[in-house]
Amino acid sequence: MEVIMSQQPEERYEDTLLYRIRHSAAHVMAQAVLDFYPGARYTIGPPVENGFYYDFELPEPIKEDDLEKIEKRMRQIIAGGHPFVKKVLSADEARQVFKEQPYKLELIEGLEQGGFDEYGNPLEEKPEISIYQHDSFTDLCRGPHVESTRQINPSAVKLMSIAGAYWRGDEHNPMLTRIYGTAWSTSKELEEYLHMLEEAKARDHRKLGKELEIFFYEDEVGPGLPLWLPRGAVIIDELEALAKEMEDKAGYVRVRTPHLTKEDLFVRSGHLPYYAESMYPPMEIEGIKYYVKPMNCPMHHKIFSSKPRSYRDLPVRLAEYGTCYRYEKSGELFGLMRVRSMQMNDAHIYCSEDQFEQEFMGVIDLYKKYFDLFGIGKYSMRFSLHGKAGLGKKYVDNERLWLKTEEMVRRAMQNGGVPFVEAQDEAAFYGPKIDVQIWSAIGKEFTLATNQVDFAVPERFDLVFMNRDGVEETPLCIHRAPLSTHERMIGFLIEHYAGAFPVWLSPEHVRVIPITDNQNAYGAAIVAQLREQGIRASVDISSQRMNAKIREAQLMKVPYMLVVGENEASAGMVSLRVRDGSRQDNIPLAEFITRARERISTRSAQL
RNA sequence: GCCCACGUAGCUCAGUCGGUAGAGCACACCCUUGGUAAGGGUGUGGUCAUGGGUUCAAUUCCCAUCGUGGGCUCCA
Repeated sequence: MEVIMSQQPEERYEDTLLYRIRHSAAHVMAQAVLDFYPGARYTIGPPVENGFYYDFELPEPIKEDDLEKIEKRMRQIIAGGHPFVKKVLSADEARQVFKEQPYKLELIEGLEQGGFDEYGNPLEEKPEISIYQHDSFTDLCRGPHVESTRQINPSAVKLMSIAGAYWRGDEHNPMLTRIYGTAWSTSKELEEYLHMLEEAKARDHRKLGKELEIFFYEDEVGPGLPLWLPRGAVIIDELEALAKEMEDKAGYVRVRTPHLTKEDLFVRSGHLPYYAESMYPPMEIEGIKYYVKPMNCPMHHKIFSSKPRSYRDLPVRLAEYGTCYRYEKSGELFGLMRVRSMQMNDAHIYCSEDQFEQEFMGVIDLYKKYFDLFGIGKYSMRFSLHGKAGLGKKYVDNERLWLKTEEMVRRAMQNGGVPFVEAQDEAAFYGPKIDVQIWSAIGKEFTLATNQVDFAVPERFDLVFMNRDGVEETPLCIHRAPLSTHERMIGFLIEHYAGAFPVWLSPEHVRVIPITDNQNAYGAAIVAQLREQGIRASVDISSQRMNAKIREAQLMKVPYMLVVGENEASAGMVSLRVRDGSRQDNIPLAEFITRARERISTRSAQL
């Protein structure tokens, strides 16, 4: 299992030639843009993964079609072989250079005070102020750059897209125009990159989800509210069966809770004070406000407190595949990965402090089992901590407990030997968490699974258990969702498997393909036998030729095709064609059933 | 929510520099009954996202709304 962690790579990206090429290409692009839009104000233009961008405030809107001419101008500039010249300046000198560039003046201010670097990141030390100049373009910049524009390969640079971006990433600031570009050492690398993007599109869950009839969206239903088709519902059922099986073994019990709750509950839980932005507005019935739940925890807390608990009862592990609704801004929605209605693989573990480590790591173990099963190798465990500035706003205001629980988590993870990266200001409002970060086919990062500590809410709910000494004690609560939500998990799995699910997860295990209509009845009989054995099967009795039927089954990525013609029917056999193209002709149905049942029951990755 | 782009048949897409639209697949019917990724023919199907405006005339131009996409912000 490959774990992406706080690795010490041989060479930091910042130190590579490619980084300098991209950084320099950003400057060249800025020059080209300024040539076309002399009134433009320019801000920052750093290298990023696979390329670079530059943010501008433009006097007029720019169109995708304009990228071509900018690219052309860039090539001219590159061909000029202009050296990149660095100059260190005083703040006042810098202000003189950029006197007509308000964004640059703001950056100089930050540099002078030592608070921020040119990208707005906080800095420890007061940096030197430098500019880089090439041809007619001068930028406030700490570098590094290539020596000459000639070191940028003009046939390995491409402008990709235009996007909006807030100045300094703050939505209260003006919206700038961002131009993304990509740059490589050779045109071959560029081509490979573009090819990779094409391939990523092919496994995009939004495309495959439609083609494989897993889910869809309907305008009249609403954005972010997916409709699961029968094939998608099968996957959901399989995941739930898996979760139940694993959770049963791990000592969870299942509960069920309503989708709606009175306002008071969410006031008590802290959702309304801290999480209201993500909640749907209330509805009023008989003078009482009700909210659709964004999380299941408050109800689970009520179940915990529904009777007196002894330390002997702990840990109590309440599990529910609860359906939650969150208001996500329209522009944030993304296929199945970011939705407004979601079903969470939720559970709350109530435990004493001395049980915490074991319980917390028990959840991490569960992750690992799932990830092994799915063959998920590329992920990162992110330890999400609170941010001091958010205390009392997005985080429960109790710094002492934040620090204490964060230390508990850190220690548990270290003792368990699980690698992780720490992330400031990413916690839940009620406590720190371990998030499992994954990447969608097109490279967006998402939190898949999550394991969260809650030190705040049990107290708000007066949750207690009687300890050994006969004294009431507040339990800790662990919120966890190893299988994420059905939406995000299945979105991820579609991409992970490129739609070719392992047999157990395949919406259709077997497609029976009669060669002629004469075998339709035989095919139907086989389907009946397969279903009897718990195998999901259907028979294709369309008027198409066998070749077309096979093609269709292949396109739907059905793992097993059973071709039955005259020979099979008369001998009571089947001919197996596996999704990978391999074949076993004229085998007894029972032999196939044994194979299929073995693959399904063991949730095998093998076909 | 913000910036930009897009929205034509169930799906994937052409097209109209303003004169009410076309292909392939899918679907229906007919012919074909065919051994491992598309047999042939005929036909059905669109108020060109929705609502306004300009115009003799709007699917095409303009505005608004809804939705989708690329980003930003935000997140399971």
